[in-house]
Amino acid sequence: MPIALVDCNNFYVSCERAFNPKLEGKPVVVLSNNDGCAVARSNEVKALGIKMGEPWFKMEKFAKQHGIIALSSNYALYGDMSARVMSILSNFSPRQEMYSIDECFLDLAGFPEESLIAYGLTIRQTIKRHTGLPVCVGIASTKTLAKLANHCAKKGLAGEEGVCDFGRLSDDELGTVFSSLPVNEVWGVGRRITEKLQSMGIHTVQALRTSSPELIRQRFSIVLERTVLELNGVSCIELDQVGVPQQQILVSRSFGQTVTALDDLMESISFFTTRAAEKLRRDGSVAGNVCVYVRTNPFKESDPQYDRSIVVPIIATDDTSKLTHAAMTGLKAIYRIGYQYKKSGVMLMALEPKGQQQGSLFDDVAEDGRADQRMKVMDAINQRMGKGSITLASSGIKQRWAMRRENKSPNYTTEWGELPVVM
DNA sequence: ATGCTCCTGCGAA
DNA sequence: CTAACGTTCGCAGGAGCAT
Repeated sequence: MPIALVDCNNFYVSCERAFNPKLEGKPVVVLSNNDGCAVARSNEVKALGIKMGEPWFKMEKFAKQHGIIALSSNYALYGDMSARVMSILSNFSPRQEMYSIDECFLDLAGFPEESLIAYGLTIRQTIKRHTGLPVCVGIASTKTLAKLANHCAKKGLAGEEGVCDFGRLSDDELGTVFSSLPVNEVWGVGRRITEKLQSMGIHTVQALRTSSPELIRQRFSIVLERTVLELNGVSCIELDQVGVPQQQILVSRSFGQTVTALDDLMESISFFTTRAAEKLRRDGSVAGNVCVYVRTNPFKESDPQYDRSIVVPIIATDDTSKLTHAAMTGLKAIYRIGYQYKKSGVMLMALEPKGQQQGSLFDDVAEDGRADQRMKVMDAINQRMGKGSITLASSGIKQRWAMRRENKSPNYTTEWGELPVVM
């Protein structure tokens, strides 16, 4: 039962290029929030040796010497482009899992196996024509193998023109490919597990694939055991269908500059709670816990460090006011004077579908109905007029904690006002 | 012993 | 001029608690 993994190449950079062709062929990086570190690199930048996650301040000098163009991230643009890609892909399979902003699994069960490569090429061309974005397609019998096939398609290791189907390779050919791949290329094998595997003499994908699942389970976990099975074509990781509501919702951000006052933290927490509550209502869920956390800058070791979180249980709700009130209670409990705070966040937990909670003797049903109406109006206005048009007063207007984004591209696809004027 | 909730570690993009 | 290092999600497994 073949599965395809479609992955956009250098997604954020490609989105920027789709609207600004002058960036084509040039070295381009996209930076994380606060222009902190590299989160997307064009091939030219990768060739210059810039690593994923490298902090901007460390590479700035080098970057300027080599004419690297650095852009702040523009999530409104990437999110919109992602939605277009996913929508197009939905035409290519009855079952689709949107795995991340730039990746999508497609269930190709029942499709003629000998023509899957051609099908992959069609997917590539269609996405390119309709969005301008380059994608690669990996095809194999399990999700883990499809990820690996996609990697091969990107590197041109097997297959051609951005499509690789492991189902078309012989056992010998597969063995050769797997022996050439370092074990850390496997989905689920990160830094820590790579180190431990290497100390056991397992350096390549082939070595992991041929090791004993029982031993791996003993020394590591059931997760890595499943990975070994998946590498052998035994499907253990199901396709997650769309529309499954999230189990937790997190909104957090580092600040553009540090803050010390409770007031500033309250503003940020209020703002984050509002964003989180919007997501919650979009999912049709309610939250039974609000977790708040604040922390100083761990990289500034000379400063006194503080890092705390607290969970505030509430009667499950999706009402921004109630969630914010709970968040404020939590914040006041963990706030300590005298620290340079760099980041805060709000997590909504114990989520469940709305209308399925235990009732309580003291529920005010009429008030709940009025609150629902208020929230609907708030969401509608914010959707129509742009995020943050209406917020609770506690979100504040000083926003000393706001992000730095010094070189953001226009919101080409979501804000009329930001379209460049052509004379 | 068993089952729960909470918290931490890990990995992914 | 200087200092400057992301965000969001899920899973597993251990700790701690109650039964």
